[in-house]
Amino acid sequence: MNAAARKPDHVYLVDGSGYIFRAFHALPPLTRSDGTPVNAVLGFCNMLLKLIEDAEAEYIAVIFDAGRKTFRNEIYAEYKAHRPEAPPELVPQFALIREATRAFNVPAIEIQGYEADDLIATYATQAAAQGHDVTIVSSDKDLMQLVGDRISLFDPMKNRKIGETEVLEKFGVAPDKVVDVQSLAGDSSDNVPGVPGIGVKTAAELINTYGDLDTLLARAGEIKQPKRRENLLANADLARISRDLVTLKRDVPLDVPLDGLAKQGIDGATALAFLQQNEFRQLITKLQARLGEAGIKASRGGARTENAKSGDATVQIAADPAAFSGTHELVQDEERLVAWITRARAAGAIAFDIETTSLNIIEAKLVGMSLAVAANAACYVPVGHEGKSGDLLGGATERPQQIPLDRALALMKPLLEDPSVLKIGHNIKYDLAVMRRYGIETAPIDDSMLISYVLEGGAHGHGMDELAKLHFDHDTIKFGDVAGSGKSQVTFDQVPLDKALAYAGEDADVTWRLHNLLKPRLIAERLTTVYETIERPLVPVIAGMELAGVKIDAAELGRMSQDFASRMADMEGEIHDLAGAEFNVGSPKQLGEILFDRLKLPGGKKGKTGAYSTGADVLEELAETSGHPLPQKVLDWRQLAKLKSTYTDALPLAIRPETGRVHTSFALAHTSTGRIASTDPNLQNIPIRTEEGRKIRRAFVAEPGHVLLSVDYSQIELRLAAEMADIQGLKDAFRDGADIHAMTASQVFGVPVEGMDPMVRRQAKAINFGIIYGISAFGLAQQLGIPQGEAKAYIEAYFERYPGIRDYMERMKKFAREKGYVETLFGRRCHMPGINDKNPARRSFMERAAINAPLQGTAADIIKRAMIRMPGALQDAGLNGRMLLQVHDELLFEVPEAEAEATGKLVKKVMEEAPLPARKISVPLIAEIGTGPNWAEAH
DNA sequence: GGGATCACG
DNA sequence: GACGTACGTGATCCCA
Repeated sequence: MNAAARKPDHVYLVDGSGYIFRAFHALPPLTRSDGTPVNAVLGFCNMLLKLIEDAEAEYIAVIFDAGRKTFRNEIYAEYKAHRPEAPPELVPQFALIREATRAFNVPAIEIQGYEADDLIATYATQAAAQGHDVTIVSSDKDLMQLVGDRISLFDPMKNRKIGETEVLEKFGVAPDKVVDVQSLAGDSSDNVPGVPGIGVKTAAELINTYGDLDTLLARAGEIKQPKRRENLLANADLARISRDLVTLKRDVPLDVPLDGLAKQGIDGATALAFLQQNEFRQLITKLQARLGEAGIKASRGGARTENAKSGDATVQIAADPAAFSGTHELVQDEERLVAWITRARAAGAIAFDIETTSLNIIEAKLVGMSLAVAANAACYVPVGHEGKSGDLLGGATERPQQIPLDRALALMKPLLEDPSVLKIGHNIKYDLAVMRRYGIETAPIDDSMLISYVLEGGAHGHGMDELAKLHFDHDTIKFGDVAGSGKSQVTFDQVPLDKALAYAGEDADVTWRLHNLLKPRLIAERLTTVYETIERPLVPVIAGMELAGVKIDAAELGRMSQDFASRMADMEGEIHDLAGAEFNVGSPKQLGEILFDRLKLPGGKKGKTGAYSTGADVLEELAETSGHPLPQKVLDWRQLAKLKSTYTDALPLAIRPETGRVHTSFALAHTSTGRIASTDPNLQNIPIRTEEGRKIRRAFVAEPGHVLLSVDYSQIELRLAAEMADIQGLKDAFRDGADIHAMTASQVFGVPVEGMDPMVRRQAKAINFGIIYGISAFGLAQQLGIPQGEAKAYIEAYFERYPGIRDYMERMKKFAREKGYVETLFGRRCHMPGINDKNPARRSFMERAAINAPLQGTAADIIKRAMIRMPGALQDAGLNGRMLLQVHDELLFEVPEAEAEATGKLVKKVMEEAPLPARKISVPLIAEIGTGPNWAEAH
């Protein structure tokens, strides 16, 4: 992964002693019912809880002074000698604040003989040296000398950060000179003597003039003002002693190493017990809400042992939300299910997950449902588990006790459809689709997978197993662990209840935790809009498309398969004759040996594997140059082999008998740019470019009385390039509805559009595509089959004519380098791990991706916006068509014949206006309509 | 299970 | 100038 780009860890060091004094004076008096004053303790608890919850802290500790005598008293007996005794109302609060610290599971650090400031200095110095960021929670001026690049202070009373600027304001010098100023000015409250007659102002002036204390003292004789000169000369030693007093010790031998300050989860029971003891009612309510709803943010893998006190009736919190207890409830009767549903309603949100017999939403039979209402608070409701059928040796088991399916669904339906209860899933599209088949419309929803995708798309995968490992360092139970793998794998209805409970309960538990961890980040990282206006509303729409499926003429595909088979057999015969040997034409390795070893055609090795490269480009080159007929024959054979194995053979097998249609699955959180991907089967790569392949589209048909309607964006990415790179010439051309490639040719090569050589236009077209891909001379040369130098000249000419495009490319690269991601017009972030890779090949690869991603990603955002509006738009217009497929810039519908024209116009309008009202694009977006009895004719 | 190949936008 | 190249996907096949 990308260690270099990772955010540094953050260390929070709370100055406990400093805090208590200031809080005591700042807050109104407050006592608990036994008379113990607790105002400073309450302030402290508020501050600490806020810190634990809000701060992205990996390390937290509270540091205290231990006793009054320190090594400074040996240097100067009078140090802090005139401190008055602490007010009596403050005294008992010292111990309580230490207790509070421990109750929140934060280390309380103190060492005899050292002040808190010295410990803070030592930890801060070590942490900064390790590359961590440090925030010292204190406003003590004595700590300001520590401020630097990685270290800052935070004033908890004024809610204000104290960085280098603020230090400069206060002392008139940079943090590294604060000690020098303090040595001269002294400090009456600490009884640091300093030099008489010199205050902070004068001290700063002197230090700024002479650089540092030693230089100043050495050259004190040069000072013009007689009084100041004499004082300095007479009290040089006093200044040096003062320096020793104010200089914080950064090498205190620590009892607890920095690692020991790693943030732990709050133990709900312990913390609540402390708050109750001190009667902090508001805090109790707040903490209970937090724990009940979520559990405090999970610590990084922090496993702990503390248990809830069983005697405390008011505290019913899972012992440690940060650790996975794995104790979930198996719900086998209606009473218990009702109890959980009640709990769910009270919580207002549940993590929800279903177990089924298949990943295919049409085939899947419901086996069980799990839900979680808090961390470590999940249940599993089996509804479709079968007993084992046994074998020749017996071993058959009874069907386990379960709530009947229809009863469970009847109880769950009101909850799943309750608008006041949020249903959180991880890839909830699946659960939503299957539940819809059972007559339940799950809403409202949240999806932890999509939240993760919006936050960190492109940085890593977003499967639950991967995220649990990443965020909680937790190894989830894998499907194979409970259902077996390979030949012995069984469907989930065959899994014993104990294993099913552990697996399904964990799924809901992890989903809850992920949501709890990631959802707040959407707001903090300004990604809520992308999630709420694009990703989340798309879920039910895509589910509808998957459930709808598309009709395929299996008989037609079968005939094509037979045709392909016989033609391939003929070709194989010819190929073997030409080669003079029998070999597997489908084996690139054997083919390479035939072509280059046996027939001695010109060409070379390539690739790490040492095998000959026999890709289409190589064979095409060979067919032209060698004059041998074999390469072309192989190319023809390969085309048929591809079409047969991937399409004409495979697609009929994908037809679901339940519906007689093919139902793809769209992956919503898979691509680095925001596009969706189609799998099982992939219906986004159905052939079209060759006539032979195009025939396969004829097998995608409409139901009787219906037609297929295809509407696709024309040149959307190039239009977006014109818009986002602000290329006036391109924008004008699009506005005029001109032939964009001819226009580019004219602009770049200076030839008139009238009577243009088609070759020139083709080259311009390749350049236009190159723009979208992050153009390189090599790539363009390869594409056009021209020398690299010539390609380079074209690109130069293009940049010359349209400087905006070069600016855009540089801007994207810079943005990506600095932020680690690039953005679409709608605010989606496409992460680019490796953009700063030291390997130039990998780096340039990511740079081209950084140039392409905003264009491809913005186009993806736009079509998604159109798709979200489509069902409502159709319904409002009283149209009965259904959206079936999305192919990146195309939407395919199945519509009643009589509605084809009206639907086409509506869809076109929705697609063209999709950016509005969020973004107004100055280049017109054009969508083109096609209809027909099959996809080939509709497109 | 990884690499090569090729289907799409 | 290094490095190895157009951007983004998924399915199928071969072969270790």
